[in-house]
Amino acid sequence: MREYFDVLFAAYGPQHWWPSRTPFEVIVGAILTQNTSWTNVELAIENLRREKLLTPGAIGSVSAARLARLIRSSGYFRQKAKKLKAFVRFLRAEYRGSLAAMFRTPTRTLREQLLAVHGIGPETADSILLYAGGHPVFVVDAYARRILERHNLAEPKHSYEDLRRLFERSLSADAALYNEFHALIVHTGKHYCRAREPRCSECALKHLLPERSAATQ
DNA sequence: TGCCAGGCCGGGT
DNA sequence: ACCCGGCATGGC
Repeated sequence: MREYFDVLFAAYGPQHWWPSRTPFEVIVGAILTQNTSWTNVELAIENLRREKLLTPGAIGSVSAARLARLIRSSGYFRQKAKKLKAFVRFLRAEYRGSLAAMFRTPTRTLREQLLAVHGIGPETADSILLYAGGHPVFVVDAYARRILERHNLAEPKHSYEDLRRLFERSLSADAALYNEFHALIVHTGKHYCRAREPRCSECALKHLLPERSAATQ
């Protein structure tokens, strides 16, 4: 697994993720980008910035209707307005609105708490933990799954947790490493692994990451 | 023009 | 424990 990272890093270098300015902005982006391209999210974030809504307090106070209108470009906008409000409600109730206090919570505990918030599933929880909080949690996404399956390191039956354990078992618990690796996976997935091409022999990554024949861990 | 994007929820088996 | 329909916009 580590060799995959080394190959990708040597080829593409540091990715400078996550593309946001504050931990709260990372969290907003993590929710808005669910099943949505980042370009659609950027417009929504800019609207929130312009309206001075990129703080937990402001999201808590604004009406759901106005919030939904401002994030319209990110898709599922009514759902996502509810989700943003659910998160800041959780933050206020459990941590008096303090992200610093929230991120002081042990990783396992905080992960469970985040998963209990409406609109926060495994990938969003892990993105928040890693990219906003610096906790060493590997973020598994559709690209990571696709790449693992193409290289016979995973199968469709494997769950999100299976894949996360695979990465975390194979790598040292290092937030900077997880950060960079996930970013490289998204970068290469976006540019080189198209959904309609089921085998890696069809994708430009074959020169960097040849397909493997046997399923191993 | 249709397909896709850095998922998740709720209800059903 | 899975499986599925719904959620919605903008880019290629």
